[in-house]
Amino acid sequence: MARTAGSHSDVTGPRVRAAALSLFARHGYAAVSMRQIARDVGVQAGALYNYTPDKQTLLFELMRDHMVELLEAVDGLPAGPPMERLEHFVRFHIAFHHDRPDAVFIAYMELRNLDPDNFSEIEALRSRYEAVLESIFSDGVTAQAFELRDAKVAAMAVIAMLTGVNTWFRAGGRLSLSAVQDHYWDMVHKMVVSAGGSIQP
Amino acid sequence: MARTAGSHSDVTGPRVRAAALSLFARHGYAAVSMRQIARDVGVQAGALYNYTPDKQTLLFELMRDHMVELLEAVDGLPAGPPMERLEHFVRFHIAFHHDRPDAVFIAYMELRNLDPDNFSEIEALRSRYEAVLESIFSDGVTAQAFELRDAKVAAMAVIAMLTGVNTWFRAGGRLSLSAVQDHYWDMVHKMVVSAGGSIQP
DNA sequence: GTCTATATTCTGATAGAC
DNA sequence: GTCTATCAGAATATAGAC
Repeated sequence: MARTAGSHSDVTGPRVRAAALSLFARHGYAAVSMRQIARDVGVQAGALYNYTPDKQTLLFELMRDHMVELLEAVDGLPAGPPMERLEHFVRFHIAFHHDRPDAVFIAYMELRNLDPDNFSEIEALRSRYEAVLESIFSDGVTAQAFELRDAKVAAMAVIAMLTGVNTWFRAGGRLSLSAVQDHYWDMVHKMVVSAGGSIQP
Repeated sequence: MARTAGSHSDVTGPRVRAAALSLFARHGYAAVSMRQIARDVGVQAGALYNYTPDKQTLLFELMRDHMVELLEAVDGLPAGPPMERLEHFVRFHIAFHHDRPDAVFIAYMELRNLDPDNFSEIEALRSRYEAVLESIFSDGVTAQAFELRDAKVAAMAVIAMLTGVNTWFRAGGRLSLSAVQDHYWDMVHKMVVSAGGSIQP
């Protein structure tokens, strides 16, 4: 209670970020004005500058926070043999991205609107995420659990494939999310084993 | 010879489209001004309106032309048994998209900047392309050449995976384009056959 | 912390001379 | 077909009152 007339820094800040996230995802960073964000939040445009030095920083922090959260989550996945880690990764990636469609969209679509320094920082975070999957693949090849021509290419292929779920899947449609996870895991699983079955000759 | 001072409709028009394609891909439709396009072409902003009624139509026609060209090309792929058609599709998709990175980028990223009617038309073209791959999968399942849980899901997964090549592959790097085509075909091939090998029991 | 007011610049699009 | 000039409005960001 005690909602005074002029002191909302703790609540307005998150509302600014939420409005920016939604608007950037729907219309694109360049197409969204600070006035639109302010209107969504319910303040005047000038007030936004209490929460961000400028529009560019607002975009950058949304992307960085998303990538950091993604990395923390993937680092929390359980250890185990490569095949189990791969299955966890596949199911995790689909679920995590499904829960944050706006942030995912922005993280992939607005890279070109980042200033060079900001771009480098986001790209470094993305590379760290890709490296997680790549090392699952490398470990699996080393352990002779996987048969793969190129761990790097496979990592890029699988991440693109999994992220693509967000472009077509809608809850309440023909398939449940867990059915989609099952289908994708089936495809990825087959992709990493020999077409002839188990690996030992 | 005979380059008169004020008559370039046949050459300026394509230059306008080429400049718009490049600028939209690099900075995004909303972030690019008609004046920037004009500067690239070497004319004044007003002159652009001899070639397009407005900026929106310019974007729409770039996307439509790309999708039509894609559909014509995929329709020209040779017939044959499902496994051969699938291999042709995989190699074709990678090569075709590699040759047109700007158009591909725009076709995937600027959908949200299309007016509703234009959006519907582009979406219909995209669905027709996805249906080509989906029917290869359906035919393969019917012919018992493929083992797949869901032809629709597999089509979306494979298209996303293949299109993703454009985000990381650069000619002159570690891999040649044809090596990439080989790797992706290997992965897709394994994805559609039983993990236990050939399908007959 | 939010407001109003404003500076400065840029936007898409049009009119009319040549 | 291209130009210059311009309209009408919107943009980011800042200054200063409250």
